[in-house]
Amino acid sequence: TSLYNSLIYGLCKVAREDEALGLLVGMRRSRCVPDAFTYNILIDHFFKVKRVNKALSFVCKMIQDGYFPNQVTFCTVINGLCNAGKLDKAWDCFQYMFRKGLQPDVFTYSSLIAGLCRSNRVREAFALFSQMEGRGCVPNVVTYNILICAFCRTGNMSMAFQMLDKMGIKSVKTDEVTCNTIVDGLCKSGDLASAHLLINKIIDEGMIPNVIAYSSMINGYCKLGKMDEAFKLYTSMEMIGISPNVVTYNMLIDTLCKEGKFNIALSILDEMKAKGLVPD
RNA sequence: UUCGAUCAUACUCCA
Repeated sequence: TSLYNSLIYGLCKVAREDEALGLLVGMRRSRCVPDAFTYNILIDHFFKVKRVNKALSFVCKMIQDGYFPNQVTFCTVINGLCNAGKLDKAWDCFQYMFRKGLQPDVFTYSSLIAGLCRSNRVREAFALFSQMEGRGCVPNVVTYNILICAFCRTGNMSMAFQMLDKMGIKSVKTDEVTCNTIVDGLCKSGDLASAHLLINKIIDEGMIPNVIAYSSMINGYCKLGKMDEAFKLYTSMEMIGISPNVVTYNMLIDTLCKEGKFNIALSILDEMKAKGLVPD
């Protein structure tokens, strides 16, 4: 069964769904029966390809087959419903979990929090975050990143920093995403100075900011019309060995065009092509 | 050891 599960998983990932379903039938001939893993894989797959009803039908099949949905199943379903914009259904499902005596785990809470954030219900997301802590479920770096991102997006940098502080207090290690999210938030709010400080701090700590952090900054300068600063960053990132990517070039070229500096834009485009990057 | 969370975070398109 494990082997079949691996195969079904792989086939779903490469969009060879019919073959995956074929194996679902075929596995029985090898005296293997589908288990909860098998169903979870298929449920997730159908949600990912936006076939919500098909996904739910596999939940039914799973139950008929004698497997009650487990934590992963619930998480998969809740996440799928959120991504399909059916937030209320997801919430119902969440409540249902409790009634069935299943505790949602970090993954499930994070899914729902992310769903709320995406629908701009950041306030509720934060309430749920507090709720999970109250229930003894420990938020991880992903949970924090989701909320930090949401606070940044809504311009609430003070809450974003509050969450960041809280990570420190609870000794949840920040990751690249955390850093990039904060840098981008600062840039979007026009506080390039703080963003710079943050980047420098990272470098001082012996870490290397990645291309996304730099691109956020470059974008920030572009939006402020400070192309000289943008280009300074562009050259300095190359000096420390970070290669600009297509997105970085898009930012520069886009603003150059909007400023009517087409010749410079074209020369940058050539520079980009010379590096083997393909314009998109 | 076979399943789930940041449509993982950056650009463009009054999307």
